[in-house]
Amino acid sequence: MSDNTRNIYDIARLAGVSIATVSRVVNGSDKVSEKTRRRVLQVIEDEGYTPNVFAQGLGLNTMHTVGILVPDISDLYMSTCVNFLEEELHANNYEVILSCSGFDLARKKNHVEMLLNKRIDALILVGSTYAGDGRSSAQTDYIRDAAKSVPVFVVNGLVEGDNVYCTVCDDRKATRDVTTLLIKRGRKRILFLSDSHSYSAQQKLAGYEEALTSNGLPVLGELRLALGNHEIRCVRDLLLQYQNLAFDAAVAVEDTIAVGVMKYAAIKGLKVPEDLEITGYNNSVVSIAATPELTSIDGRVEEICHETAARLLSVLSGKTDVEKTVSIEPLIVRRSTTDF
Amino acid sequence: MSDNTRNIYDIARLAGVSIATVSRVVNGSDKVSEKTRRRVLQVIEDEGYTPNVFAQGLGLNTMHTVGILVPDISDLYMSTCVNFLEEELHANNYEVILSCSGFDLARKKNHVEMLLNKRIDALILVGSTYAGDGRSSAQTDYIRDAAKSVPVFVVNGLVEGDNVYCTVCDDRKATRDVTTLLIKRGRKRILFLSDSHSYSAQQKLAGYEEALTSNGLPVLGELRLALGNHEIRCVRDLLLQYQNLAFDAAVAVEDTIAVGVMKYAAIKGLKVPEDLEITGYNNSVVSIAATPELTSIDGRVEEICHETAARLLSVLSGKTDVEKTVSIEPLIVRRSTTDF
DNA sequence: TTGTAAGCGTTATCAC
DNA sequence: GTGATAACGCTTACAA
Repeated sequence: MSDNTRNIYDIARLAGVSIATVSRVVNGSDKVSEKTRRRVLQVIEDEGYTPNVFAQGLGLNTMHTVGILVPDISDLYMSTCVNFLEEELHANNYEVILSCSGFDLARKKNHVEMLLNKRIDALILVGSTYAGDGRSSAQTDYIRDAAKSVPVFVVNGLVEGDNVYCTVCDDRKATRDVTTLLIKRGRKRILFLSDSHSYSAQQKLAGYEEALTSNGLPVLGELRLALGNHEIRCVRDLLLQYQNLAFDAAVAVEDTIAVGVMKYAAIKGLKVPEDLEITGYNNSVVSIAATPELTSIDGRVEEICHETAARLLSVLSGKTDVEKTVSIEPLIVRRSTTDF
Repeated sequence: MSDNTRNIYDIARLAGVSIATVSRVVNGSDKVSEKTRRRVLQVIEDEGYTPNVFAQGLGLNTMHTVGILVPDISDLYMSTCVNFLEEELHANNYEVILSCSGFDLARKKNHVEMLLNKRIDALILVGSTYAGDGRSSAQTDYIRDAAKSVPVFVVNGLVEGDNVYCTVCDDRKATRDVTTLLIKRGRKRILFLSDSHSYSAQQKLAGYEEALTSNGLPVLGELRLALGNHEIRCVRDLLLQYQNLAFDAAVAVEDTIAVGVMKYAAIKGLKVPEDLEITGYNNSVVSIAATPELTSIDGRVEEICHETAARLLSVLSGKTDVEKTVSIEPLIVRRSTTDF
C-alpha cells in the first residue's frame, strides 16, 4: 500500500549534503567526516530510508542473491540442505532464490535458465539428480553452460567443469563398509534396493558390489532391485509380489525404502535383525520412527552444506584457489535392525 | 564469467529499429508491425538477449518476486507447503525468495524487514508460529506493518489486519472430532500432547477440551502435556519420567510426538491400540513408517497452499474482492493406532 | 572531505 | 507504427 518511497535525493536534501555523500555513508566509506556521517545516519533513521535494491542492482550488476535449485523441496534430505545453506548465506547477507525443478531434464534446464536471468551471483544445485547418471556428459552440459555466467555449486553430486564446485559424500565407501559388516556377520544373500539411477545411487551400488566381490561373494542381478520410487508402501508391496526371492539382509539407498523392507518382514513374519538385517540411508527421522529403530548411514548434510557455503563465499569474494571437489566421510549409525 | 551482456541498444541497432520498438516487441505490444516484430525477435534469438531484470525492476518497481518466510524449512510440514507454493507461483512467473526465520520474534521481524527491502510483491508467512499465541496483538504488529507495503498471506495461521489474508485448517474441529471418537470408544483419560503455544496448538487444545466437556468428562491439567519440542525420543523419555501418569489414549499435535508415545508404550509393554489409542497430526511419512501405522489428521496442505496461491495471484492482479480468511476442513486418516 | 555528473538498461510519454 | 527522450534511484570516477 503506502509506498515508503524516500530516496537518496530526499535524504541528501534533508541532511544538507549531496547524494554522493549519502551513498558513501550507506556504503560505509571511511571518507566521510564523523559529523556528516552522524547527521546523514540520523536522517536515514528518521525517514526509515532503505536503498532501492533495483537501482543498486543496476549499478553494481548484482543483487547479492544466490539461486538454489532443488528437485523437490519436500524431500527431507534436500530441505535440510536448503535450511543449512539458507542460514549460512543469509548470515552473510546473501538472499536466496529458491526454485524446484523436479527430476525432468528439460525442466531442470528451464529452471536454471530462469534463475540465471535473475542475475544471481551463484547457483547451487542440491541433489545428485543434477549429476545425471555420471556417464553421458550431455546430461550435464547445461550445468557447464550455466557455469560460464556464474559459479555453480553442486551439493552431493559430481559434475566436471570449469567454475563448477562439488561437495559430495563418499557414498561408495559407506555402502561398501556396511555391506562388508553384513558379510562378516555371515549374511550371504544381501539385497540392494535403489530408487534411481543417479550418480549417487550408482556410487552406492558400486560400493555394495565391491564389498561382495572382495569377500568372494557373487554379484547377483536378482538381488539388485530398482524401484520406481521410495515410498514405504510401494517398496513393501513390490517385495510381496516376488515369490521366490530369498534374502537375509537388505541395503537400501533411502531410509524409507529400508522401512518398506521392514514392513515386508513384519508381514512375512521375519524377525529383524535375527532373520533379516536391514540398513537405511540418510539417518532421517523415519529411521527413529521405525520399530525397531533403523541402522542408517548419515550423509553428514550439515558438513556438506557448510563446506559448500564456505567455498561459495570464498569464490564470490574473489578467491581463486578454491577446491573444486570436497568429499565428506559418511557415518554409520548403528541401531536395532542390524547386529553388527 | 562471460557477461552475456547484449542490451536493448544492441538489439535495436542490429534490428535497425529504436529501443522503444524492441521494448514493445519484448513486452508483446500489438502496436508493432508483423514484419518488424519478426525481425526483432530474430535478432533477440540470435543474440540470446534477455532483458536486464534490475533495469526492469527499476522502471516497474517490481521484480515479480514473492517472499516466503518459514521458521524452519527442514520441517516436513513447511517444506511441503513451500513445495506447493513455489510450484504454483513459478508457473505464474513469480520468483520465490526464501527466508528461514526460526521461531524467535526478533528474528522474525528482522527477516520480514529484509524481505520487504528486497521489494517483493507479496509476502507469505508459513506456519502458525507467525500468528503468535493469538492473544497479544503486539506479537503480530510487525505483520500488519509489513502489510502496509505488500499483501501478506499467512498459511495455517490467523492474523487480523488490513491487507493480510489467511488460510487455515480447522484444527479445532479436527481434535474435537478425534477426541470425541476416542470418548465414544470408552476412553476416559485422554492425554493431550503439544509442543508449542502457537495459535494452531491452542486451537487443537480447545477442540480437545470441547470434546471432553461436551461429553461430560473433566478437563484435567495433568493430562495436558506441554513439550519443549516434538522429537520422538524426547517425548518418549519425558513420558518415562512420569511415575503415576495413567492414560488410555493420547492426542498429539504432531505425528512425531505420537510416535514418541508409541515408543513409550512399547517400553511399558502397553498394546496399541488395545491398551492405548494414539492419534497424530499432519499425516506425514512417519505416520506410515511407525508400527503399527499411526492414525493421523491430514491438514490438507495442498489445498491450503493452493487457496493461498490463488488468492495471492488474485490480489496481485488487482482484484479487490478477495476473501480475507479461508478455512479448510481437515481429514481424519484412520490407521492402526486407534480402534474407531 | 564533499559535490557534480555520467552511466547502468529498462519502460513510458510524447511527438511524428 | 515508430522513434526521441525523460524518468527510475543508485554508484562512482573525477573535480573542486
